[in-house]
Parts: sequence; C-alpha cells; structure tokens
Amino acid sequence: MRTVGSIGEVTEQKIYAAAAELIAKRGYEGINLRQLAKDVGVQVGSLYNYISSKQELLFNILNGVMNELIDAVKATVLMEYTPTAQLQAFVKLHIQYHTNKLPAVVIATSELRSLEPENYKKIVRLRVEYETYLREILRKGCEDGSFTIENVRLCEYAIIGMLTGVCVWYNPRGTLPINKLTNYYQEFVMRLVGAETRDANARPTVVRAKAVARR
Amino acid sequence: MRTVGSIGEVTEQKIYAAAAELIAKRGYEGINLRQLAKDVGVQVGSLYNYISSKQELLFNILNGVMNELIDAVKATVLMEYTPTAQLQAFVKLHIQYHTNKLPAVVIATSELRSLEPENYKKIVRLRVEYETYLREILRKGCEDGSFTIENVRLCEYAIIGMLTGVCVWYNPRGTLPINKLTNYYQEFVMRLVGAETRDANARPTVVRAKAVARR
Amino acid sequence: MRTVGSIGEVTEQKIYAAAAELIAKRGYEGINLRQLAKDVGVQVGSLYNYISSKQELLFNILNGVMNELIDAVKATVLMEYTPTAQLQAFVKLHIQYHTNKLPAVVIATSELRSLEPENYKKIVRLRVEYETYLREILRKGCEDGSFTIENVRLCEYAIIGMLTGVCVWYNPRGTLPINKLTNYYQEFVMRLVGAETRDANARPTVVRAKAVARR
Amino acid sequence: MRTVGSIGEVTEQKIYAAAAELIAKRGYEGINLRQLAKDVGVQVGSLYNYISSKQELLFNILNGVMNELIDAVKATVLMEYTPTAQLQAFVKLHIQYHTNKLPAVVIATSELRSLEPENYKKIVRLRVEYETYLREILRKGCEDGSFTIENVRLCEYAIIGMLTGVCVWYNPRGTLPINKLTNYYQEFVMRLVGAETRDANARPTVVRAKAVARR
DNA sequence: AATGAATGAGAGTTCATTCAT
DNA sequence: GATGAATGAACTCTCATTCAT
Repeated sequence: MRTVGSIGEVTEQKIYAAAAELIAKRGYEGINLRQLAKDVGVQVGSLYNYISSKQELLFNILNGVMNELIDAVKATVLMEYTPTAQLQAFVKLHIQYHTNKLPAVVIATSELRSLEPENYKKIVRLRVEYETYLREILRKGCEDGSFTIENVRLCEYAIIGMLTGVCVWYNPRGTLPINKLTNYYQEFVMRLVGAETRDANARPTVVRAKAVARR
Repeated sequence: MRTVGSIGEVTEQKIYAAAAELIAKRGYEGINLRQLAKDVGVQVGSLYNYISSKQELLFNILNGVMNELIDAVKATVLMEYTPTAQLQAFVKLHIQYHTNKLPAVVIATSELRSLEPENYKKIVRLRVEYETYLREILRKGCEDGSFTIENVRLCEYAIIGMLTGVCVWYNPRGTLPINKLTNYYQEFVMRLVGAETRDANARPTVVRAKAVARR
Repeated sequence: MRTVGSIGEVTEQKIYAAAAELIAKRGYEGINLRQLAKDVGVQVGSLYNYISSKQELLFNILNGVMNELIDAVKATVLMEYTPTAQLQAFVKLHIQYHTNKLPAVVIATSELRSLEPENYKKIVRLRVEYETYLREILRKGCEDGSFTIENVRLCEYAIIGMLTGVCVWYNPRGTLPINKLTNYYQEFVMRLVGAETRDANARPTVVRAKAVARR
Repeated sequence: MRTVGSIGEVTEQKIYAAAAELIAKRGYEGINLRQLAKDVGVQVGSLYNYISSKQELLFNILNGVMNELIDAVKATVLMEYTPTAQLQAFVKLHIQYHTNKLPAVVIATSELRSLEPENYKKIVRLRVEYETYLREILRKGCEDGSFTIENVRLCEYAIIGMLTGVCVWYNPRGTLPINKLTNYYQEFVMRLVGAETRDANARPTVVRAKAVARR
C-alpha cells in the first residue's frame, strides 16, 4: 500500500537530509538504514529507489557538500581583492557552513575513513582543492607583507583545525550569535597569521584597541 | 589448549594496545572483535577473559588516557610558574600526546559519541577537567597581562581545536620532527592569546628574529 | 506516460519471449522481474498488466510449449505409417525443438520443480502425454518386429534423456548443421531400439555400410 | 546457549549433506540458508563457522563430487583391459553415482549455471576431464574395432545425456533394483556404440539371448 | 497501457556474546 | 586462560507485488 501522493524528489531530499543528520550524530558505521527509513517515514526497501547502497549515500553527501563549499569559496572568497579580506571571507564562510547550515559538513571531516578507496580518493581530492584556496591566500598575504607566517603549510593546518573544531561544541540554540562567533574567529585567525590590522573594520573594537596598543 | 607461556597480563595489554590502534583507524563502530582477536593472536572468546563487553573496552581506553593526560598536566604544566610558561608546556604536552605517543588520544576526541550515557558522562567530566586547566591558564594570563583575550572560553576552544587537529594529518614517519612541530604550535598559540613576546625563552629563535623584524 | 505506438499484444509477446530466454539461461528462481522488465523495455509494474504473478509466467510458458510440442507430434509424427518412420520423425521434431527453435523447451525439462503443486500436476500431465506418444511408437515397433527392446519404459527414458541432453551443449552458431545433427541422433536412436535398418535412407552412408557389414 | 557436546566436524558433514539434498531438490537459487540451518539443526549464523558464503557451499559440493567421480573412474574404469569392459564399467559407475549414491551428482549437472565465473571454470575443467575419459574409451574402441561410431564426440554426448537422464526419474524406493537398471543401460550403450557382442561376458544373459535372436 | 513510488517479507551475512570443554 | 562451537539479533540489500496517477 503506497503512501498517497508521494513524490520521488521530495523523498530523495528527505533521505539525504535525514542521513546527513543521523551520520553527523552517530557516524556512518553507527547508523542503520532502518533508523534512517523511520526518520524519513518510509520502509527500508524504499530507500533503494534512491540510493544503490549505504556507501553511496555517504559519498553523495560528502561529494555534494564539498562541491558546494568549493563553489562558495569561488563565489565569495576569491572575489575579495586583498589577502586579508579573502582570509576574513574564508573564515566567515567556513564558520557558517560548520555551524547552523549543514550537518553534512561535519561528516566531511569525520567520516572520510568510512569511504571506500575509490570514493575516498575523490573526496580527498576536493578537500585538497578547498584547502589549497586557503593556502594560496596565506601565501599571497606573506608575499605582499599582509601576513607574517614562517611555515605556511602548518599555519594552514592550524587554521583548518581551529575553524573545524567549532562544529564539535557549537550549539545553534546557544546564546552566542553566529556573526559574533565569526568575528571572534576572524580575529583569532588574523592573530595567527600575524596580520597588520589597520583594515580590520569587521573586527570588534576591543581588538582594534589592542592592535593599536601593540604598535 | 592454552598457548604455552602466555600470561594473562601481557595478553590484556596486547588487547588494549591493539584495540586503541584499531579504533583509532576505523572507529569504535567500525571495528569488530574478530579482527581485534586476530591482531592480538587469540580467539574471540578469549577476549572475554579480559573485558566484559566491547563497550567496556572503549570506556577503559578513554578513561585510561584521559587520566594519564590529566596526571601529565598536573606533573608538568602546573609546575611552571608563569601563565606563559604553563601555556607553552600545555601545548607541548598536548602535541606530544596527540602525535607519536598514543593512538588512544585520537579516540578520546572522536569516539565519545559511542559511549553509553553513563560512561559518556564520566569521560566528559574528565575532558572538562582537562580543558579547565587550559582555561585557567588563559584566565590567569589575562589577569596578569601576559595575554590579551577577549573571550577566554572561545579562545580555549580555538586552541583545543588547533592542537587536536594535529592528529588528523600528522605522520610520525614524515620529515617534520616533533619538537619543531611543537615549537611552531607554541608560536601559533602565543599569537592567538596575544602574548607579549619578551619572555619567550621557550620559543624558537627564528620566531624571535621575526618578532624583532616586525617591530 | 505510455510509450507511443506500443500495443499490448506486442508487449505481451515480448514479455514471454524475454522470460523464456532469461529463465532458460538462469532458471526460474535465478531471474527477477526487474531484469525481465528491462529486457522488455518497460517498468516492472507494467508486467502486471499481462501476468498476475511470476509463477503464472512460468506456467504459461511451460503450458504453451508443451501443447505446441504435442500438437507438433500429432501433426507430423503420428502421420507417418511405420513405427520406424514415426520414431525418426519424433527424433527430428524433438531435436529441432530443443535446439534453435525454443528456449522455452529447455525450461520444460529443468524448471518443473519450480511450479506450484497445482501447476506442476498440469504440466506433468502434458509431459506424460508427450512421452506416451514415444512409448506407443516403441511398443508398436516391438510388436511388428521393427524394434527389439526388452524394457520399453526404460528405453523411452533413455531416448528422452539422450535427445534432451542436446540442449545442454548445442550451440546454434557452431559448425554442425541441425539436419546433420538430427541424422546422427536418428541413427543413435535406431541403434538403441535395435531397429532393422533397411529403410534408413536418411542416415549417413557410413552407417549404412556398417549396417550391411553387420549382417 | 550452545548445544552441548557438538563437534565441528560432524556439523560440517551434516551441513554439506543437507545442502546437497536441498539443492538437488530445489536448486541452488531455490534454497535458503535458513531452511538449511533448520535441516541441520543449528542457527543460520552457525553455518558461517563452516562456510564463507552460500556460493562456496555449492562450489565445495561440486568440487568434491567431481573429484570423487574422477577418482572412481581412475580406480575402477581405467583398470579394465578392453574398451568394451571399460565402457561397461563407466556406465556402471555413472549410473551408481547418479542414483542412490549421491544427490550431489545431480547438482553437478544442473547447477553449474549458478557458479560464479571463477568457480564455473574450475568445475567445468573437471567435467571435461571426466567426459574425456569416456571419449578416449570410445576412440580406442573404434580403433580396435570393438565399436563402430561415426562421430565420437556426438556419441559421447548422447551417452552422457542418456545416463545422466536417469537421475531425473529414478526413484530409489521403486521396484527396479540398481544392478538391473545398470545392466539395461549397459546394453543401451553397447547398442549405441555398435559394439560387437561376442565378448560380452559382462552383459546379462538376457541381452546375449536377444543378440542371438537378432541374427 | 504504462509509470513511478511504495510495501513488506525475506534473503545472505555479520557480529557481540556465551559457555562447555 | 584459552578454545571451538554455538546463539540470536541485527544488518544491508533484494524482490515480487500493489496501486494512484
């Protein structure tokens, strides 16, 4: 007995949304399709009208979100003119994606190990591309004197770690609004890269004061 | 028929070592006791002479490593006299534990979600304690003017994220020696907390040179 | 949306043709309706406009081919005047049906076990009728001295086994033309029944020579 | 709760015996492991202490029985001195294996198609070896004048088909004793190969009488 | 007449766990 | 202490079948 009026596309979206959420909470290996089906509101077998395997589910989520992230970098970060502005934009983007926006992003970091070799390669390739944008910004900032970084690669890792760590503790229903959070982390990153801080109109006043004091 | 010369205690240690390694690589849900038994060199049934359940295995690993970490903080970090020196020691300790020393530490971050509620509470309590040491250092550093931090809690998270991120990419067989790595991250953290850099006897000379150049 | 120009009757024929082929290759239990639908070029659900169940599909194929076979026996074999000629005709018919003509015939032997009891009885009744024609020919041949058979029933089984075995190895794209193959098997059967071989104008010369020599 | 006193080797034999019987009756695709487990008297999961997959079960049965068959040919058929005696022995062996002795033999003919490519190749190789023994006997019999066969290959197929067909209808609880059955089929085969019948000390008297009568 | 979306039962397989020996 | 044999529940995935559109 089929659910009346059901539409495939809607079901598919529901499946991927529910899967991302479930996996983000319990991990790929920790979830089972029965639970997913229940969350979606269908029978287990019906999932297979939309996916060909549990693995594919994971891959599609990861693939989708990484491409989205990369597109977003291209659309917002690379548009900025200075390394500093680009870095600020990168932080903003990363934070936003890693907090309220998508549980899928969380998975992109923690569930890579559950990908089969072929899929693993593909997603890692995208991660590398994403992180390369950050590294390039850092490199250019060093060249034009905006940043002072001794080991760019390590600094890149430090930034990624710091920003990604947000999704471990961030609670969208907490008291800290995202734009405030973003500002704080922008300041953290600016400090990390040893940035000159004249242009920092986006940063909180206290920070600006300190920057002045440091000179 | 018991393997000749095998001694229980040795087997137990082997089990925990192998389990930590396996879980670090594939996650708690991703491993199975058959594989563990094979790695240890016994039959599955024999594991149950040492553990009462798979869950207990995870809990004991986490419990052990968190206590070790806390003890280490007490023994090395809190011994230092200034917030700056303490922070440097904290970074050194954390980095060392998260690289070559223990695969168990990796798990302490990523496998919390697989703990049953009761066990979860216990381990989180230990994590909180551990992180509280860091926060206290930051707070004291702010008070005595060593650090300039607007939001201590956030800064704490940023540091933890940054430091913990190391275990994602660090390769013990790579070219970067641990003490150099440690130095770099110490510098990152110093920047993050807006530390005055006069006293930085623990930091690498290169950095000091740069600091000079910056002025 | 219905495929333009498709007509039910054509689809039905396609279904039965594809089903016979699939079942002949993989067995009734080994096929699935999804594959059948794909081969036919429709969706699975559409099959049910023509069949009421997978079982019915099998039954109809078997029923159809057995009736065809029986009709063919009546039309060609029983028309002959002597037991020898009838037997030759029977062999020819059986071989032809079991080689290039119908994959359905293959199924008639191997897939009986997959029929539900009721259907099983019906098809077996037809098989018995078919084999009875052969037995009657053998019996009459014994009576009039054309054949020399001690145990007619066993001889019948031997012939059926021998002839049916053809479909196991016969390759329609091989070098052996069907009429040659038929001649060989006619000779085999003639030998089996201890037939006097005067009339054997259809048989290869060598055999005739041998027959002469034997006397 | 383990069944007390169970012994692995016994269970394994039970599994293979039950599997051969089940598959012979319903086909590889037609059986399910739950039924097999029930027949054996264990839980489904326990089967996997002895097999690694359903497919392996089929392969092992087929592999075992084909090797047994080949060994038996070497031990009994090839020991005979004349092609006629060898052929008689071959028939006897084949009939015996295909009737009361082993349900596994039935499978060896009908379930080949369910083997995965790799396994299929291996079993077919054994079948070819087995059938080659028969062909060689036929060939030698032609050379020394014992047999008169125009197309040896076809004759081989005819014999195999005839003999193998026995397992379709043979009922071990019927009235026809195996040795009688064997004698009849030996006579069928002798006729098929156009054997001179002077030497037929191995054949039943009835047959010899008939042979006389024919002259 | 055909499609697309769903069902629900059941398949092979895995796995933590138990326990007599 | 260790093993080998078993359990039973749960897993991913398949499939015949249904039915509104």
